[in-house]
Amino acid sequence: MTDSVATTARASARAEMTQRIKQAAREHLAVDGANLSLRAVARDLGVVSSAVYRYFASRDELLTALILDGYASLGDAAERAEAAVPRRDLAGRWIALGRGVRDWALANPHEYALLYGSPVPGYAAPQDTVGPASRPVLVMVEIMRDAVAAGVPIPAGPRLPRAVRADLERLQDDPAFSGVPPAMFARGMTAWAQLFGALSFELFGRLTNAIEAYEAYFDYQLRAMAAYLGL
Amino acid sequence: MTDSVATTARASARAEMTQRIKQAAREHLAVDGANLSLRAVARDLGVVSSAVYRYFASRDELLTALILDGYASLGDAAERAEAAVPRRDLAGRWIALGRGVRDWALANPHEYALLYGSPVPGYAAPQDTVGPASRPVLVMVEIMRDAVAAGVPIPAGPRLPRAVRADLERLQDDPAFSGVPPAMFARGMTAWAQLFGALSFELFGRLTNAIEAYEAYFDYQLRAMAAYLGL
DNA sequence: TGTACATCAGTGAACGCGCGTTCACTGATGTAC
DNA sequence: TGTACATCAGTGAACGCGCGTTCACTGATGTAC
Repeated sequence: MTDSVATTARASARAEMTQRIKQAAREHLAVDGANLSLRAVARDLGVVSSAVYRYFASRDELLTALILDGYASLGDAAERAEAAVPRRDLAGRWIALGRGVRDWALANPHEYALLYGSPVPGYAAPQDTVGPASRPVLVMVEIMRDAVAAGVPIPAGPRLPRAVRADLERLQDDPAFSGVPPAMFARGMTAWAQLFGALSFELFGRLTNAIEAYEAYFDYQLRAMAAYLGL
Repeated sequence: MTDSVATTARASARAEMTQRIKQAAREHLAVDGANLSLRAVARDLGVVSSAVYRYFASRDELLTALILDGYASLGDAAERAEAAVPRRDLAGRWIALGRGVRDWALANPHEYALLYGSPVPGYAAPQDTVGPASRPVLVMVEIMRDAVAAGVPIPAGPRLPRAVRADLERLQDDPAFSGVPPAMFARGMTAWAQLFGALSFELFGRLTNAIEAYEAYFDYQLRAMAAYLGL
């Protein structure tokens, strides 16, 4: 028992320091962008730069940890926001999801840029970021699945090109994405791209001099997307 | 005469070297992203790093020049693509515009990232990038203006929030944006954000493992946007 | 419970590198008379 | 047309800085018996 408590002492000190490093690094994203400096992070923690290597084998590994945390944090926020709406209210769920994503992005603009901005030159995201990255999407897939199950009709629109249909049918093999017919899935992906397009425009300053009522404008767009999805 | 020819000799050498520097810098965007190195550019040109200062007062000024060139180049491409379609074919013009933007982005992915990716940390775009940045948008505004003039009805959709309507009405004071009622303008801006959202997803690798038929998928989205705009 | 040993966090110095920018200079090109 | 002067492009050295990563080390914490 003393053993396990003692072990936990060192282990938890380690866990805490790991968190402190990531937190300091997150704060540096604001200054350096993805061009993150290990030495600056160490300096902020009052620790010699080589000490960080006890926790992360390299700068890229630290970046990867930030990205993974980012997706997890956004995934949580998205799920929480969407879960607060009655299951039956499909449009409301979509709008809550969109707002949840936006709120998170406004609260964590530099992490948003890290996840959804231009790729970091010289950094290749390892394969294990793929799963976490899809968590927010899965919230939307769930809404579409429920819509289809409830018999909500898919609005008419341009014919889905054969090659795209094939891609989307292949996607159905993954249980996470199954249960949504290609015609609906195509609309969902479009709405998703639109959501992040709108958000990037807002956060990256492309609306300055045009729109001041950001939130109202974003909401308006979310409602348009809900209509587009037939919710 | 000899004078003017002679002056032109030095001046044109200068102009040419300025172009060579920008070209080398553009090629470096691929490697360094916006984190551009003056010394690396100089090295590529076989010139000592301080020589570059004869042409650009600082690294930021060079970056600004690249950004201005980028908008001009994209503006040209967008205008050229759209101009090739008969004026009467509004949907066709929109689709041509979208394809033109995409073709340019695929041909110049790193410039695209510089213009539409995450903002460069520590770099503030000077005021004179604002005009050039809006050139591509103006092509879309022109299409909307023609649609309104031709009496094309604006599709029904969610009510435009009062504050957003006020923003868009204020925008009408600028002659470049006038002649398009707020309800239409709002849809245009949404389509625009969607266009760049779709493009960023494609270029920044968010569609890998999902869509392979990029071009067909993009075209499909363009058609959906044309319908959304009522074209 | 007490002691000998192993693990681990953090240190400090060092390696080798690249960066933006300044400055006095040389030699070629252009200008004025 | 020819000459004296001014302009300008590019050089090379230097300043002062920051970076990622390695390595042998010390001292504290944990483990096994």
